[in-house]
Amino acid sequence: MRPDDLPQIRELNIFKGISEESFDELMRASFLQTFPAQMELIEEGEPADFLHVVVEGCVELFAQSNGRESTMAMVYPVSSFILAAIMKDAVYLMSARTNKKSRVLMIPAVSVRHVFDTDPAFSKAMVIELSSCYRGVVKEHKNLKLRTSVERLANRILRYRQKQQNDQITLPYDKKILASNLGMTPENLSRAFNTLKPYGVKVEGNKITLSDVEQLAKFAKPSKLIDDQSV
Amino acid sequence: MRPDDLPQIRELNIFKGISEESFDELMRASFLQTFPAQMELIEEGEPADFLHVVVEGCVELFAQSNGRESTMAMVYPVSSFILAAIMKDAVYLMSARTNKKSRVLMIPAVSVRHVFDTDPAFSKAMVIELSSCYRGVVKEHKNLKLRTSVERLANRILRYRQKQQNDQITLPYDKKILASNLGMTPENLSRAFNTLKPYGVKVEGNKITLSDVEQLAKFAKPSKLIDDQSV
DNA sequence: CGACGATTTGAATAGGATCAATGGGAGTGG
DNA sequence: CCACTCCCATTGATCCTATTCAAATCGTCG
Repeated sequence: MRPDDLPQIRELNIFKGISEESFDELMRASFLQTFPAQMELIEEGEPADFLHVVVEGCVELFAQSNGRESTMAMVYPVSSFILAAIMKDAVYLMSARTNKKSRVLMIPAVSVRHVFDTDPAFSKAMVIELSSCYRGVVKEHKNLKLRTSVERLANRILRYRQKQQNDQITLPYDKKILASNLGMTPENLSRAFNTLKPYGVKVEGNKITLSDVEQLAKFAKPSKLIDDQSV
Repeated sequence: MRPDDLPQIRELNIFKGISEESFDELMRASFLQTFPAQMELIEEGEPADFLHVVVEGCVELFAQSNGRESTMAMVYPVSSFILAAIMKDAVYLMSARTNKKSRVLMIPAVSVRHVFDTDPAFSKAMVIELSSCYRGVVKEHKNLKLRTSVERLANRILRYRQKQQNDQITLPYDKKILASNLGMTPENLSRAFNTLKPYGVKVEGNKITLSDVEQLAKFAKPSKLIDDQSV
């Protein structure tokens, strides 16, 4: 860990309010490392040795079984991943790879668990983080079980619009990954975009232009309890 | 809360190791109530006022959107539900109803959050519980994204066999709910059972008899990282 | 007994996946 | 700079899975 990086790390939400002592302990055996794109950071089934925090870039969580693979989530700064495995001292349930060049903070599991036991501010922060992750998966699960693929895409587009504050949207990653994340094949994603054309969705490469948000929203029927990041 | 119930409650895992003081505070404003079957305990979208703990019976967590409904999980003793909403002081993401007559312990959210802040043993227990819930949903999500419906059913049957330690299995609840939980329609569940007949699966009402577990397992290809409750 | 809901089965349909072929960019090496 | 390759993306055709609709059966409960 380079001393230069410490102040920036210290500002992260998950360290807000914790003692200097705790922070030092956490950082002592940690790494802040920059990885190139497409680097596998974690493989499911392995013991959870480090808590990972995406500081910069983007990390894909994915899972495999029986020859199939699916993108489970994309993790953006500043969020941790695989916190539950750390707390339970269990194996990872998902694999992780960088989607683009990324800076990742890696904190040893033992340190995390020890500071959790000794610093109430940190345990509070961890629980909030864990709760957010939990609710994120629940929403994803609802999304998958209660909507068709075209509806999922429509709502995803609306989410991007919200996040980018623009009717001109740039897809944050490859359509292949987006398809997998939405639980469909790339071919099907392509067709789903076409299905949304009548609702004012124009696609050119990774740029999407919305010309009739109202109609799109009427079709998508977004739900706070599925789509809102903040709820 | 009747004094008779307290010793039993005290033994629950989530209260193990916490101080008398903390326990008293938690219990002071709590209820241990018996509900009949099909009683709605929680409605998604409502503020999270109470942490619920299933002490006896069985509770169904389900979600609705756009006229559709899906069973998200079944909760058995002794597990809490909706813990994340409590910790984040947010609204429920799922609804809950008793599936059979059930005893449910209801602890006020404010008490939970306060004791969490003051008693390390309790915060530890809550985090373990929360982590388990998180990993449970992740497994369910993998299950849904990486398997066909027949594979999900086959693995579910194997799980029941494991839990009941018997090749004669009793389905723990209606097939309608099982179907929804597995992400399919009742009609499709019926057909999925038929598809598994060649693998030694015989169905009579809510009784299932397995005559060739090896073949069934070969078809199901169970995975520790999806099916094992303990991992 | 009668009503109701759960379950099963059949037939038709729709939604997605797979397979195959093509176009298009980005990156590589000459 | 250009040719080449590779992979992403799109499109068409086809197949398969799962849903929907309809109807029959069964069991339970009042």
